Amino acid sequence: MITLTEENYIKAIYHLGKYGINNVSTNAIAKEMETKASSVTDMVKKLSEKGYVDYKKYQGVTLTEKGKEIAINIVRKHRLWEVFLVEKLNFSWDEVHEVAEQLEHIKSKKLISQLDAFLEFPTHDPHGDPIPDKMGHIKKIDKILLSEAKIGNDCICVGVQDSSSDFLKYLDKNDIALGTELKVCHREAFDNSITIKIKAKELIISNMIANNLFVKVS
Amino acid sequence: MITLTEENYIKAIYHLGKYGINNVSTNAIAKEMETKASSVTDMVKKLSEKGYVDYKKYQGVTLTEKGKEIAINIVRKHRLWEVFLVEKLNFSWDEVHEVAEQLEHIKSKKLISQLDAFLEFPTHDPHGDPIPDKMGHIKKIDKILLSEAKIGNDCICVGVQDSSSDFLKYLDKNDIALGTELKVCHREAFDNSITIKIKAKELIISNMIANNLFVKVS
DNA sequence: AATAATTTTTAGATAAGTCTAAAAATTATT
DNA sequence: AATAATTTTTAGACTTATCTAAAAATTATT
Ligand SMILES: [Mn+2]
Ligand SMILES: [Mn+2]
Ligand SMILES: [Mn+2]
Ligand SMILES: [Mn+2]
Repeated sequence: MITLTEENYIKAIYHLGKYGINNVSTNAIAKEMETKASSVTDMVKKLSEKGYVDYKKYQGVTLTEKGKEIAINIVRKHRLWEVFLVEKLNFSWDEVHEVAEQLEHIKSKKLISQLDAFLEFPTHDPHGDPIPDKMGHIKKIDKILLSEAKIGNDCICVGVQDSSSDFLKYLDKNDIALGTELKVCHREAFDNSITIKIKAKELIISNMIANNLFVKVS
Repeated sequence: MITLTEENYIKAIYHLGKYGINNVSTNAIAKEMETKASSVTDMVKKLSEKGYVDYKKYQGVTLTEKGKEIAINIVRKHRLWEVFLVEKLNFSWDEVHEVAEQLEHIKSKKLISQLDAFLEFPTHDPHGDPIPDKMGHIKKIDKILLSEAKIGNDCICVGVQDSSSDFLKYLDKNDIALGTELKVCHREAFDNSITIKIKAKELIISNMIANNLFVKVS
């Protein structure tokens, strides 16, 4: 049996290891889990004994196949529940994460496969993140950060990098949602802020905003 | 903050205390929670310190108003989730309890109020048990056990006493569901088995079955 | 009313997950 | 290459929830 705490560690290691080729460090896990490095060392030993991670002292960890499978399943559940909350229960996209953090630990294969069907097999969650299928396959779409788009590009919003409530509310306030079409008009050399046009309206957004919004160039 | 374990103890005490006027005994809780009496004593002390139960050594416990409120809220969540599983995710009534045992601990007021609305404010769960409303009010309906019905009574099934999988599957097999109409035809003096008529078909059921099926005489 | 049976509580131990403080190893800087 | 800074691990302690075994209180039986 896997505990809730173990699941959360495995998920954290998965998210931290997704990019870089390097092992995930103790401190990185500690930061992500909001706990102390010493606690992480203890847990990492346990996860290693249970075969969820490969671990060599002082060298950080990587998920084993078994560990990765568990992580992906948790991510799948998390994102399906987020879709449910938005599509069926009228949550807004900045309210779902906290609840999904709890729901992702519910153990029932039937529950998830039926939920998936009920939601008509969604491929992405409310933040544009892909939902792994039953087999754990994740479909990658070619998205870029808005900050990397070129002047003149016509784009469509497909996801967010940061999904903090503050950022999502900012987007709501400025009528930016997934599916919104926009054009990149101008980049200010000094601060890398960019001017975008949404429908008829022009809007200036900081580099930090552009760095957290994924778009597809059309 | 209230832990998952505390919630389960409070719920157990609620269910055990629902009938009798007496305090709930340590052993009764131990049996219900599948744990040892000594563990119960420890927990009961903690619940008492936190103000969820009234406890005097060797005298058992009763829920305080605060404790009852928590218990009823858990029951409300449990039963709403059961409705969701049956109505929306095509679970059968013998499959929902285990999953609802997990879902009942998810903490989010909005989740439950929205779920309630999404399900169109159901008043009873798939086993005929009443769902407390947002204020904790429980509507009692006047149901009797089928074993208490009189010969000649026309009845409608409104609930089950036991909701074990074995019992529910027996009912499924014999086309007895909530809402099913039946007539009590005959009671055998020797073993108290009774003959009932469902639509055109006659069926003999044991006293034990009749003792676990709630009906309303129409 | 005394004794026996049962229930409940206490005492002490264990496992999971966390913490602080100190030691050890690794990495960066001179 | 030596020293300094940082990261990671270890050692020991604490909390929650559990257990077994023994003691204490209650309840039932003679
Ligand atoms: Mn999320
Ligand atoms: Mn998401
Ligand atoms: Mn149930
Ligand atoms: Mn039920």
